[in-house]
Amino acid sequence: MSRDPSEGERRPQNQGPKAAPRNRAALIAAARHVYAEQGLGAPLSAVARRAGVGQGVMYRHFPDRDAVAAAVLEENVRQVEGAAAAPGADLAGALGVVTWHLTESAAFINLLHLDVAGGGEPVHGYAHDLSARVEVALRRLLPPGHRLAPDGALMLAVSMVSGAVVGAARQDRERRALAAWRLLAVEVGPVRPFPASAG
Amino acid sequence: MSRDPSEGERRPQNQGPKAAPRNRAALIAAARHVYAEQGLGAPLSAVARRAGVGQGVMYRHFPDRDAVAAAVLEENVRQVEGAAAAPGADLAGALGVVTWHLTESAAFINLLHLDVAGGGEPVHGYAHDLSARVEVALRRLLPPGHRLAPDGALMLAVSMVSGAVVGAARQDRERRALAAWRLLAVEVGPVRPFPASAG
Amino acid sequence: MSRDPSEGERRPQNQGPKAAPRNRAALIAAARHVYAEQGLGAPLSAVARRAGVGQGVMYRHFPDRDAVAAAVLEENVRQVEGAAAAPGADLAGALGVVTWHLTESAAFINLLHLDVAGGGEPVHGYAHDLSARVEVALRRLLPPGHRLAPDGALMLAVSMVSGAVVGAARQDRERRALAAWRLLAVEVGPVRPFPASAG
Amino acid sequence: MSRDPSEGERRPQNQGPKAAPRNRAALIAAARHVYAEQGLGAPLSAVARRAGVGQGVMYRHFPDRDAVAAAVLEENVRQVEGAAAAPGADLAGALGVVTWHLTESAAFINLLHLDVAGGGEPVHGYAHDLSARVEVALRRLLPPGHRLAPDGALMLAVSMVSGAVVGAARQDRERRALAAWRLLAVEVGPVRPFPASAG
DNA sequence: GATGAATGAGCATTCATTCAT
DNA sequence: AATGAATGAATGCTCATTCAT
Repeated sequence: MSRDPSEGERRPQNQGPKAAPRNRAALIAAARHVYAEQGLGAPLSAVARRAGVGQGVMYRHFPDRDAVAAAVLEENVRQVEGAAAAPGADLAGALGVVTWHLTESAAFINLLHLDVAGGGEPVHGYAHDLSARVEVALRRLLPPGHRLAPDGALMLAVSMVSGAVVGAARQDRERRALAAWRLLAVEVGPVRPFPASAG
Repeated sequence: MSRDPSEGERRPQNQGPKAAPRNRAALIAAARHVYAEQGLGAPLSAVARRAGVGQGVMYRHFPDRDAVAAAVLEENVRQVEGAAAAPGADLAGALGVVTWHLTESAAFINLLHLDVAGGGEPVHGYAHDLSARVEVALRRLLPPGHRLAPDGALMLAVSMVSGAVVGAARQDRERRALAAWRLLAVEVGPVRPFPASAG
Repeated sequence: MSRDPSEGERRPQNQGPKAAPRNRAALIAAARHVYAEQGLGAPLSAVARRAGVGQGVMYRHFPDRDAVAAAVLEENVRQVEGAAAAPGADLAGALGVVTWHLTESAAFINLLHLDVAGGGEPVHGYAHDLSARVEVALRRLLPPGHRLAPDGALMLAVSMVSGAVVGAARQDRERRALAAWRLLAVEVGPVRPFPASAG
Repeated sequence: MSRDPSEGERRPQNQGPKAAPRNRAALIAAARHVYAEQGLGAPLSAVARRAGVGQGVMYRHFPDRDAVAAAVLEENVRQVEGAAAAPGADLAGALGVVTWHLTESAAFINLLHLDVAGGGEPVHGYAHDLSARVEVALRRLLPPGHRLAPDGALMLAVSMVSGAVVGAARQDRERRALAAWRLLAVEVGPVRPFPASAG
């Protein structure tokens, strides 16, 4: 009788079990974008909407909002691990990948903060592990006697660079990150994701 | 039409206008604590509660969220300015005061971030000014040829140290901050407020 | 980071999506009642409470205050259109339906006011359209040379009758409305909703 | 230490008892303006501010928000009484004054509504009396056999004209009011306050 | 008598999470 | 397994009213 939004609407196809992994990936990608745009405080509904799924699906894949954040970070960490394990990898190159993540996503910055700092409320129990994984991955590439060889120096430096970058406008971040590494007298390779975009 | 506060209610003491400055101070102190514990996203009601005043009082003193944060930061900045202007001040000493604020208050860290980074949404228009004030105060003490003399290096370093500290547990902060300055090869004096607590 | 709904709480039945149309209707009905009793300024929470739904549901169905009001008016307008389009309809009969709405709901009166008067802030953009719809519906039934045929006279008269009725006690409204039409020398049919209640 | 609004501020002169009547008048004038601009829902603080007095003064003169509204209406009613009692007064002239008030102030319209309609919640007990006073004043001028002579017709007509005007944009009100009187076949004199502004 | 700060209830709105379908 | 409606607690903010000075 009155404008009824449900009238004549048609539910999207239920694509069955096959869609599950695709949905999970879509959710993570969506979260990355949304976090980058609105910060970690963004409504989960925005993530679900951008992923093109119902909110229920999100809760099927991630028990709560922190799990979503952790999943995003997990992917970032994998890239760092991948970069560090790649044939011919060296510290500068891996730090370039780390730096790319720092500059690319405000969310990553914050997550790494929570993390790297080793304090605060761990993000869903993952945080510490993730930080440790980054450290392990990078340490493998540390030449003996490197500036960052002393205990704790490596991750401390990463957190410092992230400090140089948080809150900065998107377009300033890479410049600031590089300036920060320079101030630390640490050499960094090209700032890019892993696997590096072709070229 | 009129609201009807039910009978028998007893209002807490209204201490009259005399209490206004006390309330304002209490609000800032409360904000400092609450921000330190819960971060800048903390509910304003928590601040009002801790200050022991009604929410209305808070809104009388500060028009919005950001004004509260700005008031907290303002105080911090004054300390830095004071330390830098004190007779016999030197850069190391002033950086010690800056560092004290970084370790003492999560709020200061975040605010300075917003600020120093020069991006994001300025906190109520104050942020930039405050950051500039810190920079001006410190620069005055920079010996020529100092490591941090190059343009932008000073505040970049501060933001890096703050990055080393955000998210860390309270008791780790000072240690981490000092390690960060060391990694930057910058000398820092005693970490303390200004005026320094006796001793 | 996650909110922590304390244990042991028991949610009322969630009746699932099936309830959506029912809820929407309940909200409109509740709004009609509440507006009639308390005027358009009534708290939305009162509407939600009377409809027996959470406030969130209301915001799902109606983005803001005005949308609620518009939905109520929309229904009224449909009735007028229906009455005017019914076989054998004449102006007096349609005005009877209009009058019924004026006497029945303080909300309708106010909304139509906002509307008919052509000024103020249109209610969510709907107001003007709705008013125009009423006018179009009624004008179709205007015999040539009718008292209300001159431009603007029709809706002006409606707004005048509504003026005779606003603020009056429920039980006086019909009498006052009829007296008003008489003063305007306009014939009005039985005051009743459309479709007319049997008999 | 921090920006303290109370620092260095100076209380306005306390002008003693002499100021009381002036304050009362200023409050009523302020209320008239504020209500005209923002409607009856306007914050009392806005009225006090515009009157240039503290809120306490307002509460000294008027026990609550309704009393303020009543005071405004009271003044309007006095004007109508004055116009009706003036030498050489006639109905058309007095209705012109009534109409002026209807068009001049949205607040008056609403107040008269509450009033004239004889229902709703009387405004602070005044409403009914005020409406009656208007009626008494005008009835005195009714020539026998006038269109509005029948019982109740007079105030009904006034409320109808007010209905024609509520919600209309300021600049349309006079036109609409005159159109309404014309539709009622009632003659109205110049639309102006009483005492008429010179000329 | 005047001032304006303090109080806190009240309302709009948002969003994490659950759950019927 | 997916959908998206429902729930309601939480939070920001406003404003009537009181009251110390």
